[in-house]
Amino acid sequence: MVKRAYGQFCGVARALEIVGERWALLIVRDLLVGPRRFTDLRRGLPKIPTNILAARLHELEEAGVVRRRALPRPASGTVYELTEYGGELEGIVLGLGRWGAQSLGERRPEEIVTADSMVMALRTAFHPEAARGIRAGYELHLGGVVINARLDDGALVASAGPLAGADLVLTTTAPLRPLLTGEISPAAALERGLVRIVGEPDLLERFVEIFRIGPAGEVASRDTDFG
Amino acid sequence: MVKRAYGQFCGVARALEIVGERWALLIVRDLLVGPRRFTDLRRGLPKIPTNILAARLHELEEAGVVRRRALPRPASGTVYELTEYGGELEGIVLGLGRWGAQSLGERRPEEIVTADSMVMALRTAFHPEAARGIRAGYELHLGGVVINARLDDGALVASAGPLAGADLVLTTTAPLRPLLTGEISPAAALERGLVRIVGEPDLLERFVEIFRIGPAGEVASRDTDFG
DNA sequence: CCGGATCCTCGGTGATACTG
DNA sequence: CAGTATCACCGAGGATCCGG
Repeated sequence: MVKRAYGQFCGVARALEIVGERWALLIVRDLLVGPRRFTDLRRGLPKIPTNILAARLHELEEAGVVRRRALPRPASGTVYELTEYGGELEGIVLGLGRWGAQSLGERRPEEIVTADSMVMALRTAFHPEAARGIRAGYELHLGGVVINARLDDGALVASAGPLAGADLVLTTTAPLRPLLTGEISPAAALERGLVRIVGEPDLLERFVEIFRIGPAGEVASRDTDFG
Repeated sequence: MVKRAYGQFCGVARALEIVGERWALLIVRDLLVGPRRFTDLRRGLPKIPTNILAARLHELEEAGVVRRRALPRPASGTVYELTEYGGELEGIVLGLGRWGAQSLGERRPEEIVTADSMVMALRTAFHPEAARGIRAGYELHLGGVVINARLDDGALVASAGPLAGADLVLTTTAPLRPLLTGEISPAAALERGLVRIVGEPDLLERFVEIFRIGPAGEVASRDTDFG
């Protein structure tokens, strides 16, 4: 019946039959950021063969993880989006990202950085309690990709692309990790030119509090991207 | 360098390169219950080819997820166990189990139930706050496999096999889910013969409180095994 | 340009047999 | 018990082509 079944009556086995195929969870990762067209997914996953992408989307659709939606006029076309069931994978994908980031090491030349993966990395580093009472818009230029984060009293809305009217525009010229772990203070990072900002330096201080990683206590250090 | 890399500098991608290969997370699932020998893993995963099992164990060992250990005398041999890094996958595996259990449906004839998968299913259903101040040992016969759970003031230690001196021995003759969701009261389940117990009926009441699933609120219903 | 389908190759998987 | 060896097969990888 189900091809390539594990033959076990077990939630883990069933989950892997649904989203355990190659590329499937990376497609879900990008769709967690927002609905995407076939070509958007292709751009975010340059190494996926198009026949595999099409096959995965069909399988995920059949499993109730993904839904096709015809785009309204005028920008006709099709988008893929997560169903509610698919959206419940967010915690798992974030957990995998945190776990895998510990093995990231240095960025290899052939490895690319995509906007959607950076948005998810930002979400893994988010500390809602540190964002209480804060309302600010950030535009981040990380490793050549542009994403944005809007904070509104403990809530984070992050997505790909620039942000008109951002309160702070932050551009990195080096790995961001030392700044987020606290190894380097915001002032020192600015002085050494590791990051450039347009806007209030105060907002950079807030940023590292809200997206702090480590420091080797509550969560193991080196556990988020931004390498 | 790394074969079959996704080519993305992203924690999720790296995680999937390590534990995303077929069978890998099911091996981790079983090792989360405790150290296992090659043959133990084979028994728990009857459909895995032995060369694949050997290959996965090597890959996981090289990635720092699994460690080989020579068994001390007299019971000589080798066991595989999770490293600390591998153990950090517990939350992800439990999350996958919860998520996938929603798609379990009815048990198909060709699907087996294993002790290790039931132990993990029990852990996903565990509510520590409901176990505060309770000290009890359970032996559970679920779908033909025997596992045990020891509760000690909010802590759960569950493993495969029987439990000498258990306070309650519970044997199911039908899916356990209705009992754990609250659809059926413990008294009714006993009366209808869905479960048989040896020990104080009170301990059955406690059991369903501590391992309650649903009721369609805090966690979506039908989200755990015991089908 | 979007959204795939098609064709071909290659290597990982699956199944089984065999060995230290 | 703990794997290795062999081989058929099919899904992944890669390129191209095609209809809207």
